[in-house]
Amino acid sequence: MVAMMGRGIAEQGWRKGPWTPEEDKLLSEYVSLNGEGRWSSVSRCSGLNRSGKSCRLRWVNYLRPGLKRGQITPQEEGIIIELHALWGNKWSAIARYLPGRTDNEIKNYWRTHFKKKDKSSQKQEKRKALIPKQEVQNQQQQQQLEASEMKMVNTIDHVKMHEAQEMYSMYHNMEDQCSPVMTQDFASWADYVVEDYYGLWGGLWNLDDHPQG
DNA sequence: AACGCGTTCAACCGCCGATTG
DNA sequence: GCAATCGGCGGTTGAACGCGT
Repeated sequence: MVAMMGRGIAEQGWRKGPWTPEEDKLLSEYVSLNGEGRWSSVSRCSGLNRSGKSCRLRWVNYLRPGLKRGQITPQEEGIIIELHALWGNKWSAIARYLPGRTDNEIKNYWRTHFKKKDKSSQKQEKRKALIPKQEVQNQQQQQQLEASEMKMVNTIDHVKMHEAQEMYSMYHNMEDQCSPVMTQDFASWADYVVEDYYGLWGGLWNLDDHPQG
C-alpha cells in the first residue's frame, strides 16, 4: 500500500514540479478509463511517478474538461465578491458557483486583487508623508468626500449583505430538508444580485470591505 | 539591451475530516 | 474504539512573464 499521502511524499520519491505533456496524457488516459477518484492508485496503474495528491490537483485545476481558461468576467468577479462576503475564504464552495473555474484560480484571483488594494493604500500612506501641508488638506477634503460616498455605498451594501445572509440561510435550510436542486437556484440568485449591483454602481471594487460572514 | 520590480499562476505543503479495516 | 489511509481544502511558494526605467 502507498504510504501516507502528503506527509510521505519525500520518502516516496515522487516526481515534483511542472507537469510534462506526457504526464498530462498519462493522467488523462487514466481518468478516462477509471474515472475521477482513487488518486492513490494512479501512480501504480498509469506509470506516473506522481503522488495521488499531485495527480488530483493537476486534474482538477488543469486537465478536467470544461475548465474555462482566461480572464475572470465581471459577472464572475461579482459572484466571487458576493460569496466571499458570505463565506470568507471558502474557495471550493465559491468555485461551485462558478462553472469552469477552480478554487485555486479563484483563490489566486482574490489574493492578487486584495494584495493590489493593500499595496495601493500603503503607497498612499507613504505619499502622504512626503507631500506639503496644503496638499494634505486638499487630499483630506477629497478623502472625506470619498468616505461619505463609501459610507453610502456600504450602507446599501450592508443591507444587501443582510438580505444575502438571510437568503442563504433560507436556501440552506431548504437544501437540508428538500433537495440539492436548490443550490442551482441560489447560483442564479447570486447572479441576479451581482447584476443588480452593477446596475446601481457600475463596478464593485469599492465594496471590498464586506463584513465577513 | 539590460536590469529590477511587480504580477500571475501552477504546484506544493500541512492540516483536517471522512472512511476503512 | 482506534489507527492508518485517503481526499479535500486553504495557505504559501517560486518560476515565468510583462512592464517600466
